[in-house]
Amino acid sequence: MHLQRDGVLPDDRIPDVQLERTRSPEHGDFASNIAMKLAKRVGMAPRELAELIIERVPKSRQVERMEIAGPGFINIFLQRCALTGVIRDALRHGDKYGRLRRPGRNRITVEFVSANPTGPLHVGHGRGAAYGASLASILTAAGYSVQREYYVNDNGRQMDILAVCVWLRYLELCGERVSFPDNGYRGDYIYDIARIVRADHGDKWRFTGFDVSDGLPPGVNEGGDGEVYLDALIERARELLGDAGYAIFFDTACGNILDDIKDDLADFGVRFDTWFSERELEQTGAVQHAIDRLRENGHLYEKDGAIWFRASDLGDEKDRVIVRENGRTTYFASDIAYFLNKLERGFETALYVFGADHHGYVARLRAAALGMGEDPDRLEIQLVQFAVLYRFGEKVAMSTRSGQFITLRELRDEVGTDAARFFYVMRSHDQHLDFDLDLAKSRSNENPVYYIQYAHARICSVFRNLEETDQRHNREIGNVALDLLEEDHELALMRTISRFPETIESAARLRAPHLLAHYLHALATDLHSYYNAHQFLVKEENLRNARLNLVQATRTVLRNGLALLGVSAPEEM
RNA sequence: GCCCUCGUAGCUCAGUCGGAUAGAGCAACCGCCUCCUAAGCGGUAGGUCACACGUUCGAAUCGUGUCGAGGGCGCCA
Repeated sequence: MHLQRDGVLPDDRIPDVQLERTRSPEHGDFASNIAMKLAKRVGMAPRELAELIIERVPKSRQVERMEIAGPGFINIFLQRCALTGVIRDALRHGDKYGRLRRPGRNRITVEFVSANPTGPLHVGHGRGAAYGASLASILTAAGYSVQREYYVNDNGRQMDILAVCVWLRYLELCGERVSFPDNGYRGDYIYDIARIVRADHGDKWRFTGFDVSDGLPPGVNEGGDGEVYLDALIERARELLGDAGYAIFFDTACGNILDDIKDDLADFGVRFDTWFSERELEQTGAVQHAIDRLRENGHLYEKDGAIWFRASDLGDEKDRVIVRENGRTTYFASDIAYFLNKLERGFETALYVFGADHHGYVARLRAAALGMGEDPDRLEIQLVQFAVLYRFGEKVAMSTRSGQFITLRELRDEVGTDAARFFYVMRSHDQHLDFDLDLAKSRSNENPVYYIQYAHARICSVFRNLEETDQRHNREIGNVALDLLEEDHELALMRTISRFPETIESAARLRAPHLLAHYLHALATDLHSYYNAHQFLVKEENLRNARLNLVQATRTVLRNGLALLGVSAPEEM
């Protein structure tokens, strides 16, 4: 500002200037590229301008010195007191350390998993679950008001197929010979549900194999169109069972699978605030409400007996059917209604976590937001790339209907919740994830989660050992003596601790929990190095307490960070 | 064909708003427990950031093109 007044710098706003963390301590704590950015406009050499800037920057007690380096960076070295302050902060705030106060932050709803209740969750769902849960926790820590929601798809054709498959298995259990379609749900859990129906209702819904299949078109087993066959089978089931009987198979299947999913997620440390039913959406008139909105805005037209949404005018690649020729609304109509419903429930931002196979939704939903006259920036979609499983070095093929899949539950049993949660989010979510089952099962030390947990356990162990002596940890003495911490390992550890709040901020802003995972690994590395290089429980009281304060602050950050990722922080290993 | 996400060490991956000598883990090699947990630490070696051109003080990062990988393109859900 002073330089602007003196006419050295132009009056207009200074653009694009950065003050950032340095990569190496020899460049100080922070660095600015301001001189290089402005040098050309001012007609000076960058280093020359940097010198002028340093002269004019007001002195601060936190800053030890500033240096000019390289092509014209201004490196800023902080006083040690600026660093030791983070230890006091961490100890004072405890399990709240890292939570950011950002009063202006929005209410945000995060929808994730939302798997159809047609079978148990598999390892592909696991990644979305781990990512969504961690992201929601991080957003909460960053000051957002977060709601976690699961969209229960209890209304579609897939659910009808499921109900029919349960019925067929039920008939088998009754002793009927029925042909089971290869493109149906073939998992063993279908028998389990059929057994429940049979236990409750006996043979009440029993029909002969002939009644079931008489007059139906050839199925996929006979070389026919499998989907046509399934639709015919659904119709046959409705005829034979009637509304009440059909509902028993449908509701038993949906209810049991959903309960199973809920238990599974709870055991995985994944919690939801709302389970939102698609059926409810339709029954409350929300779908009609959204369609009306599009019609009012002039985005609908009729063609071939169906009602279309002119999405191609709003950035989508083609127009979309909203109401089919047969009068039923499409799945897309429900999606639109659901989005509008989220906004009307008072969320400024609706964040969707989708599998990468849903990326076609992005343009479509955005077009819908525009068509309804809503701000499309309130819609945010994060795509999670697939986790590809490897067993014996080969890709494992997976398909829900065939019943050939590794369930999330199996994965948890094999590698543990902690390892699974961490493993899923340690890579960027927009990156494909190779999940080596054999490696994960081998319980080897290669999983970095153990490395981080071990750092935490080691610190706990230090405090246990302290208790066995006559010495006690005195936090006040330690806080006064923090200036005694001048070893390189100690300074490095403090620098890393001080990055925790900004790591949460970055992870929240970029929707990137993996940044936190990497941060925790770096913190554990600093701790392990320090542990090996120096003894904490030294005789000298002041130094001992200062070091204990430092490692306790480290433990706090490890624990808080792991909690955000849904990973436990064991006290001993 | 069109669209999306990508291509970084032998393998799996980080690399934030364009910044200084591109970093971890695993695998390989050499060391470190009389000492708070060796699930640890220190060191060595390993790179044409797929390729080409462009933008600029400066490109792994931005733009265009080529090659390669995975995915998506229904009046299915």
